[in-house]
Amino acid sequence: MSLNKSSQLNVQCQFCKSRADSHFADLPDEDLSILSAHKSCVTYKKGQNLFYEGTRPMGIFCINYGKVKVYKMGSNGKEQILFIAQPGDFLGYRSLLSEEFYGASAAVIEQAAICFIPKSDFLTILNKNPAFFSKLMKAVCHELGVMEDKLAQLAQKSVRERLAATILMLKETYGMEGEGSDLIDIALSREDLANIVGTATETVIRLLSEFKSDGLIGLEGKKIKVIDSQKLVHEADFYG
Amino acid sequence: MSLNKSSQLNVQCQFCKSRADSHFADLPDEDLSILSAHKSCVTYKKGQNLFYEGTRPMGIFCINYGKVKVYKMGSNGKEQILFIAQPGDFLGYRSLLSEEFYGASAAVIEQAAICFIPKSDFLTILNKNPAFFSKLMKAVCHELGVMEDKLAQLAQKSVRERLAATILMLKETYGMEGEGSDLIDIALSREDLANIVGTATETVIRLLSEFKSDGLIGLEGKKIKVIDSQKLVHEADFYG
DNA sequence: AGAAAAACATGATAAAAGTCATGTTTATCC
DNA sequence: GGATAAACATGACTTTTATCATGTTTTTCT
Repeated sequence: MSLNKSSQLNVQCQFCKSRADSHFADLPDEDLSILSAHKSCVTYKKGQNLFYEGTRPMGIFCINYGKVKVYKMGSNGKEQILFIAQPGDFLGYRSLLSEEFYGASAAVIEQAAICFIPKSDFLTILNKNPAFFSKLMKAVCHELGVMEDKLAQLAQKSVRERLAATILMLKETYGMEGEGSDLIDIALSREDLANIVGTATETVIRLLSEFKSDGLIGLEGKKIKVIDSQKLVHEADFYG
Repeated sequence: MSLNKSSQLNVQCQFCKSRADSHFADLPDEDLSILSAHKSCVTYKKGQNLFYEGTRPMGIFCINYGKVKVYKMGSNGKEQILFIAQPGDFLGYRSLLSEEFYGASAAVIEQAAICFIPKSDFLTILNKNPAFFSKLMKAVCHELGVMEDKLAQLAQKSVRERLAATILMLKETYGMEGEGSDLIDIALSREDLANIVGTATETVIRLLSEFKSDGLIGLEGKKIKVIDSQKLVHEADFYG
């Protein structure tokens, strides 16, 4: 009886586990059913793209589970990761609201289930529900502050400092894998990590090894564990 | 009869010349008079600060004339300029709406007249006028896109490319001084320019000299003129 | 106007980080 | 399950950019 075609699931928004962590958290059932009406929910494998920079947004993506990197491609072929979305996060609403083409691309980095809600339904809720609109405004303003911070960090800190700060951020943002594990719950390739920090892959590899042999972190494949949080904070603040 | 105390002017928003370039452009008179009711308009000299990072926003600043840099201070004492506001621009509304402390500081770089509108009046208009709210939302979303772009540029381009791109941006954004002049209408110290580009002052000085002797730009004190736009674009795109 | 301070400029040097080359391990795919 | 590709790792070398030192020019202030 097991169908292999598991790519369509279509969980109703009302019953979505990730909704509690999202901007949809306290939307009334009425609004939720409008959002659910024409949505499609699809599972993506690692490496698949949700959308590409320069294309027209047609709706928003809502992550049920999994992780997605949002990145910009440089003329040199290197990508800069702007942020990594996790369950409950929305993608693409920024471009939708500014009525521009996507300014970045999005690709799955850990197997994901993602709902797509068409533009019109999303805008309907936005117009219908001023509290939701305000909430979203607040979120965008916050995001802008976060982005400004990243910009300043990138300009002012060394690669070493930024890598230390990034590891601490990852721990903060993605927490630990289940019980008893102290590994940060995200599997990033060294290349992706380099593209978050804004440096070369080799440099990240070298610094990770250093941090490891200095007893700041532990490495298990792609997963990192923070051993000496104190020292890591110190590395992130000034330069060693 | 001439009072030296020219620092208070209090132009009514209705009659403000810069309003046409601002988000207040098509606000009804009714709303404008609410905004004007408790505002104060002050002239600032170069170097004065409007607000500091980490303090609580009490309202918004609206630039009548002059230029203001918005910057973040790094732990190393270096500042990173996030953007330079010009007449018609608002400052501080981002933090106001996300209900956070200021994430950056603002200082006048060219003598300015700036109105301050208290938080409550601004929020009144925001609640009263959904079209204005939407317009602002759109603007913030656009700003976020711009900031993401800056981040990627900073991460992916060389200092040389970024300086070339910055000069072109300045020309685009601030235009030329009055008639017959081809100088870009902004007087930035080499240090400020370095803090926009995200590099050391000496490096900017050296690169400007190079660009000059290569016939890409002309320099007259703090002002820059673009001589060979074509080549400058080329410098900005890849690396020479 | 003249002193003091700030901004500009240039050279010499050092440090940080990128690139290239090559080998090893780990994942992925018929 | 074994071939193929991708990711990881490390060394050698180069380039870029920052830092330090010092001198000159321009502003600013009284």
